[in-house]
Amino acid sequence: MNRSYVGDLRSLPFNSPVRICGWVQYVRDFGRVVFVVVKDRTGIVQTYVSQDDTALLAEAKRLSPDDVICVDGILRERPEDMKKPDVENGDIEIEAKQINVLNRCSPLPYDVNGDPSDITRLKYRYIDIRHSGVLRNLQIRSRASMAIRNYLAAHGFVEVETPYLTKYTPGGARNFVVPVRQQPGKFYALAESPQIFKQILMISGLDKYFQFARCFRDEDLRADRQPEFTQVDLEASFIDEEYIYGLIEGLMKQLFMEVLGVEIVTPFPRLTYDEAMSLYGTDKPDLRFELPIIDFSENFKSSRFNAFKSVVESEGFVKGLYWSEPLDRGALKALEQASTGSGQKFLFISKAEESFLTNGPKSVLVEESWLQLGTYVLVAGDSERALQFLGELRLALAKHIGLIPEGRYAFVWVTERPMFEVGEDGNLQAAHHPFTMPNVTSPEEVLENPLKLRARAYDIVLNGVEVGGGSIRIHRPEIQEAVFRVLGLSDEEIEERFGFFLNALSLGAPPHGGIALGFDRLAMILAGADSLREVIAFPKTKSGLCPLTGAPSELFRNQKEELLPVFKAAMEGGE
RNA sequence: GGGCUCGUGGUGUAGAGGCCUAACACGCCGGCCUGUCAAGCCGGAGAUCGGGGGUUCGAAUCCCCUCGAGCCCGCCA
Repeated sequence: MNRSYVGDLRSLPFNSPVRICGWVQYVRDFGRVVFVVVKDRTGIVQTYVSQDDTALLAEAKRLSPDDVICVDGILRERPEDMKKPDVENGDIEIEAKQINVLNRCSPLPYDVNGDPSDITRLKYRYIDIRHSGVLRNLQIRSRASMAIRNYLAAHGFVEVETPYLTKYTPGGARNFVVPVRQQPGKFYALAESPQIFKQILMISGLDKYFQFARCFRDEDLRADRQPEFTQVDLEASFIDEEYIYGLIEGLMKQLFMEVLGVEIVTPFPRLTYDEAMSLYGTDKPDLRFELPIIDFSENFKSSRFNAFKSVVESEGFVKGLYWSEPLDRGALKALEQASTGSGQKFLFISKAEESFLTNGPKSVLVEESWLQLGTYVLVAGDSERALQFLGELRLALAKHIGLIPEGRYAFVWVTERPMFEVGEDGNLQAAHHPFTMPNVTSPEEVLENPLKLRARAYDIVLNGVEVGGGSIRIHRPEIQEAVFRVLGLSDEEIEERFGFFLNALSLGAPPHGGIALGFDRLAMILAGADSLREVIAFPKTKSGLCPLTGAPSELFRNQKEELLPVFKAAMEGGE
């Protein structure tokens, strides 16, 4: 007999023989009748053993959770008063005729119905996947990658794999490093992204490339960051920004329709970087709700509230949020608590008919004639940092007053980021990456006033999460060289690090550009999960540990012998 | 690299100087039970409180070091 998935039983006729294979979810033993709930990747179903078959009854009593079994039986409709509409498959059951135990399961190491710690879940990841939503999430992730592959293939993109073992490039993310036994002193770097290779593929004439690329970055981790992660990396030749926007908008439309059945409206709104910062205080605004930042500077020019008035008078600003409902004292307290340690000057005012709440001097503020009923969140300052702080308050306030709708997917393009920014050491850094085309066409203009330049770069933001970013690339060597100069690289450094690449640019490079989508984050949003770990089969902890395998581990003796010359030569040679 | 929080049976938590001979729930073992829905009821086993050092008459509890976990900042072109 062929086995059925539990999820397919409903399509079979009642009273027909069925076979299901899976894991024991629960055993409910009533002495002379036993219920065994069986689970496979599609769901759960109740099987039962009646008193008539004493041998089978004894067998069923010996089952424990997560025993691997195969049940042959008859698919039955449950008696009317035994139906449970709120339980999965609660109106059907299988009368077991034979139970084969394929493998006994030892007592489970943790309570799968409880709230295990992350490290416990990862140590027994197979149990975790079996019992949590991860099983479902992995299937969603798989459907997402299929949908993306189909879409890109239909649009003429060619999937090409690029090396993970590659050359170390200083600047940007720290690379993981791999010793090379055959060449003492030499190391590969694990690719932090396929950036150079995909540009080389454009120069090669491939025209349209994509890849699900694993990227490796040896940086300190966060809750939403893994040392290895997956990007949908793509690049195309003879295109401009509009091509990328259209391509990705179509991709998202198809992706959300195929995976979730959700209609995404295109085209996506666009904001320049400056607009995003001034309206929402962030370069990745959550547009599921409005609540824009408003300039209140004028209102404080003639105010008696001197702390803010003085800021406006010294060419600063007072900006803030306005919400038409007043907040209670508890809510204001919570906002204030979220603000301590920000180092910013802030003020909360909540005005209702009969009461007036504020964290500032009440008597002075009550006289402000422009105040309307509702809530004001105000920040005084003169820096981008003050705007960012307001952006954080915008999110906090929206969460507090329940302004963020469920099941809404708000995409937005953020464009025209500055090309360079001043780094901590006072030197200029590329805001996106140094292969990004600036909004000028000659090397002279690049060198003239680099801080004024805008990058032809774009980020795609979904619900306040940056899910992708890319740019039109530099395809002319003299402009690429000028950008390297601005970044403070000497002729020798340029030659040593990027000589091969400049050479390639001078040997027939077409205009090109592309984008990389953070596939883990996309999968997370599609699955409705609140952490990347819920959509990655085998994630690592924040210290880069894999509790399942115990990686990373020390070298074995034979490895030490083989690798000693590599490290010895490395410490003696190089820079 | 910096700041904050946490570590107690297999799992999740309570206990915050003596009431601890360490409590509770789930799980586990034994028993009862013919229709349950994470079944119920009765009984039982299981932790020297992450590790090391110190303070104290007395430490799970206070202090120092260390290991591990979590959150944040730096970092992630």
